[in-house]
Amino acid sequence: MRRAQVARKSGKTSKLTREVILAAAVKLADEAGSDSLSMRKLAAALGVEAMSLYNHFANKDALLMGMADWAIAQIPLPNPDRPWQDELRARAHNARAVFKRHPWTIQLMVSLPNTGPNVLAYVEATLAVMTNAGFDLIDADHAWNLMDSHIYGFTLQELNFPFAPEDYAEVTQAHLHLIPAETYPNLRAMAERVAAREYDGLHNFAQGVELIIAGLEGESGVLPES
Amino acid sequence: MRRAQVARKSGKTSKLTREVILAAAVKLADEAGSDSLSMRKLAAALGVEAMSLYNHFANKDALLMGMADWAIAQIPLPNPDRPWQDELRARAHNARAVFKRHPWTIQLMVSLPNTGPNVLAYVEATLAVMTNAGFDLIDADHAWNLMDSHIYGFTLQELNFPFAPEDYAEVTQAHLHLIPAETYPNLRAMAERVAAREYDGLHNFAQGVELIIAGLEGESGVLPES
DNA sequence: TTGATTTACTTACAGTGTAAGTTTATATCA
DNA sequence: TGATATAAACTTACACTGTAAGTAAATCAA
Repeated sequence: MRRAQVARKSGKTSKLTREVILAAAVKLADEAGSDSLSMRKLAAALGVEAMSLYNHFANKDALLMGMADWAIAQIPLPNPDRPWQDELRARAHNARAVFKRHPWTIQLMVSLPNTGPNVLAYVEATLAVMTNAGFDLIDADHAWNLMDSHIYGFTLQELNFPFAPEDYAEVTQAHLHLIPAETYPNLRAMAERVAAREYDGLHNFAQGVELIIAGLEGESGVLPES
Repeated sequence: MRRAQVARKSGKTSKLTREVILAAAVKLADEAGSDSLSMRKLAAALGVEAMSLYNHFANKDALLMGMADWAIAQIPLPNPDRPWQDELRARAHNARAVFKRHPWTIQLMVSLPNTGPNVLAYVEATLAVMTNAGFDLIDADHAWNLMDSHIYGFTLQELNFPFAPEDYAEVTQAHLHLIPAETYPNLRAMAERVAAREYDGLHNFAQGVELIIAGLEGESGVLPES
């Protein structure tokens, strides 16, 4: 009895490869959160035993790195032949969109060293945009790191925000009593405006993007010491 | 036989309180990494059983939130009576210093909703700096979020960098062959400059801080849509 | 002193990553 | 074709995790 390219247990006919495993892992992490992604659950979703995954990934960290690299590949590469301002702006918004679609990505990017092919291609394309525009290589390196800091930092905070935007006013109203005006006058004033629906409490990603682009435009090459 | 305020098992005489537990948890996380902080190890370090900790913290997440709040308390509060530029700058550098001393902090801050007293005081003081300087409350909210995005994003990447700065040139030299100039011309050029010790590869935290402050100075109140 | 409450301990359970070893399926060569 | 080597899936087992549930000891309140 020979079943070609088949998991032994189930009747599934899909061949178990890095790509198939990664796709299933991404799906599981998107649905249930990356915290609840275990080798056993992932294997079960593939109709396979946990240890079979270790034929394709050295360990769980390698699998997670593969997921991060997969996610980075979802971000359109910037085009080095177009104006750097537009490309940097588009890159920021595209990256944020992907990170919100796959909320586990940033945590993985900043907790495991990642030198996957897609990450390298992404950095290379960004550097190319900047050097093509006349930036010195090192200025270009600082520039993309600056923008990435904003993208990562902003989106991480955004993803961690514990309420849905539409519930925020209501929740704030209910917890106003925890923010006494004597101790927290500014926080209190802001909470009241949120509760009154005069302020949605959402922060402004684009503001930071534009501020950084403008700052890089005005850059003279003389930077303060780190 | 009565021993006042004592762990039953060991001869330790220190009373088990939230503060004592947090201090031990911080110490363990600093030494061994927050990944390897388990309730059993923490309890053992305190000469106590794991389940005893649950009399002081509802669960592990509550303990981790307590640690994050403790860390935030290590950052000096900005002074609302001094120029906002200086205070925002100092806050950024002080925060980064604390996050580097306790590298688990940012991960906790952006993975658990945190409304501990020290976090609230920290935000309140920052808002006060900005509103005292004449910023609208909502502009102030956007401003500190912007700076925090930079602090978090930059420092997370910095902490994740897998090599010690003094080893970077050597390591890059050894891995140059993995960065072919045909595929990655810019990355290759940069790697060569790092390997030749013409560039230390360190990114520039202060550049971003100054860029954001300058951007906020020039802000006219009209922001692009998020 | 008695009773109530707090705090520490013990046991147990379901779940984790993965080392080690075994079995089965596929690919290669005679 | 059949023999053999390699690759991939499976089984078992281990040390560890957070924590629910129940018990015992210490402290506080009357």
